[in-house]
Amino acid sequence: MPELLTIGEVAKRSGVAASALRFYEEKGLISSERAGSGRRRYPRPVLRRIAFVVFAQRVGLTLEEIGAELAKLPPQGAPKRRDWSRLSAAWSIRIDDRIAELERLKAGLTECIGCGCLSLDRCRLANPGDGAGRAGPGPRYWLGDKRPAAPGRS
Amino acid sequence: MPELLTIGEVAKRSGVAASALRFYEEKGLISSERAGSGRRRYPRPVLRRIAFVVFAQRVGLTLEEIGAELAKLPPQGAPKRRDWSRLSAAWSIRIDDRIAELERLKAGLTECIGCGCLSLDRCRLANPGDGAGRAGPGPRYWLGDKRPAAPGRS
DNA sequence: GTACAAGTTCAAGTTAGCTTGAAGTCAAGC
DNA sequence: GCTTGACTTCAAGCTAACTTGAACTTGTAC
Repeated sequence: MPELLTIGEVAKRSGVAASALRFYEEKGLISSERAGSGRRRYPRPVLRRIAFVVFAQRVGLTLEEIGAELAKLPPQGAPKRRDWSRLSAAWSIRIDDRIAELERLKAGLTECIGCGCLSLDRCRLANPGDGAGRAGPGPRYWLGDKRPAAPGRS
Repeated sequence: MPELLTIGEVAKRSGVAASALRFYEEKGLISSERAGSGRRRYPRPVLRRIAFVVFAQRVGLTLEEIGAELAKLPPQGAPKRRDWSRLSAAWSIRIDDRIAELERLKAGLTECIGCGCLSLDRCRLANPGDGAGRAGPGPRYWLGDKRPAAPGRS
């Protein structure tokens, strides 16, 4: 008995606004069946998909990246435990990278700014891997990785 | 001899685009003197300010927050080492918080998604401090902190 | 049968952090 | 004196991730 949920119920249970759910659907992150009236009906497993989306956003993935990850799930039925596990492997690396960067920045706080070497061309810490001079917009020094551009905020 | 730099020189040395520098100036993050011709001339200490801005962005502060921090610096002359040190104290906490969140998310990956409890209403890890039900836009569960909205990405 | 909440689509608006383009100025080199 | 490149301002555009509003339909309650 697949007990279907309305968009309002899903919004309430997930804490994600209905407008955002429609937006996610438009982006292909989630999907819904339709009642005869044209209204969305969500099978319960959508809640876990949404959970994944929110988690992944916090980790710093863009919706596009998240969509790519979710696309790897079996399209039919509720994904199994190991399906989710497979997805999460990629994150782990990403999280570790980000943590490493934050540690580095923290070190930069005390070592670099503290010691006075935070002058853009001399600091080893501020210039990891000599990344300067790359093409494209945005600050090019200190930025070890490309910046997805949105809300994996801090 | 305060050796003044043009905007092009500053852009080159900092890796920050000239357009971004003007933008930062408009936002009050940096300032410039003007040559008789109306062109910007930057005293060297601006480079350190810019460095601070870029670092802070990576940490996840918004430009507005960064501006607030920078406003605490003595307006006149080059800030001293201890001026910078004072500023950095606040970051440390922020960085630690963010690292803690990432660790938590990482744990959620294996424990939560792995074990199958990532169902939005049951997971202890996914619902820290019972933050759900708050007002405002955006996903309300799992999000331990408010999201500045922009590019402290990942 | 009538009100009201909840749902629908589509277009446009919002915020952050910039970039791009247009139109004009200025300084240096030839 | 003329071109070139670096600079100026100002307005508009861009992307991500949504939200908001308008106009309309449906389902439920009384």
